[in-house]
Amino acid sequence: MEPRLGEFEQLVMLALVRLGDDAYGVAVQREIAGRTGRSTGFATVYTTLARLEGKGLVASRLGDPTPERGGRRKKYFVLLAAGRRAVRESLRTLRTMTRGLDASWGAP
Amino acid sequence: MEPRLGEFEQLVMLALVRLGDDAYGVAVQREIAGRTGRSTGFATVYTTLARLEGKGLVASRLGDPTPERGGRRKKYFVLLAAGRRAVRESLRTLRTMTRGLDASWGAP
DNA sequence: TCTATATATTCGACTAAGTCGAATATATGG
DNA sequence: CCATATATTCGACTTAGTCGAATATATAGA
Repeated sequence: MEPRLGEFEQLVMLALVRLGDDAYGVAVQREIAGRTGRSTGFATVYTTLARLEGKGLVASRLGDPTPERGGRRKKYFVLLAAGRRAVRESLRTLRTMTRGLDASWGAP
Repeated sequence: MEPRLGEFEQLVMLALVRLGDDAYGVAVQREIAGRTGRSTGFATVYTTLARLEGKGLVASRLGDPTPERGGRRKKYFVLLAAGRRAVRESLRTLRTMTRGLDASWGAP
């Protein structure tokens, strides 16, 4: 059984899915903030990413320097198979709990 | 802004919505376990319910004894307005993060 | 070549949420 | 009144959420 994803972990995982090849810390924070309006500190995202990696749900690699005016190298993240399963499982659980609810609930 | 719901808090809140007038601790546990296959101890549900009440998202009342062979009185829970908003907000957030994803993700 | 500055990640620390074994409470039937 | 079914509470610990401040590292230009 895959480990369960916490509430924010789910959002981070979904951001990784959406961002694909351009998924690194700052971009994840922007994706979540921009889309949902929920703006966390960057450190929150990095802490979560580190824990997800520790659980074997995602993997990271260091990117090359880019020629866009300075800055540290980016650390890119991708979902591993176990991570994909965990995301699907989370969504499935939510779906079974919201299925059939009155439309006013805006079931996802 | 409503308080954010944790992952399990969301499930408990949705169980309350589904159960309506018959929402008490044991029933909530059964609803979640039966529907999602996730079986937690009863204490997990009660702890969560107590915290949700502390945050003003749900309210409780003690039921009358029922004539079904013994047992302590049930404690019924209902969502308050703030609780309904919190649930909608959680679902909305999830929806914005899953919207448009490939169908294989089974977006909720 | 240094240094100001932009970009990005890590550290340390604390609060909130998830989890459950065991104890406790309270109805009812016999 | 007590054995038993049903239901909730206690105490304790682990995991997830959160962020201010520190640190690292590219590049452009003096």
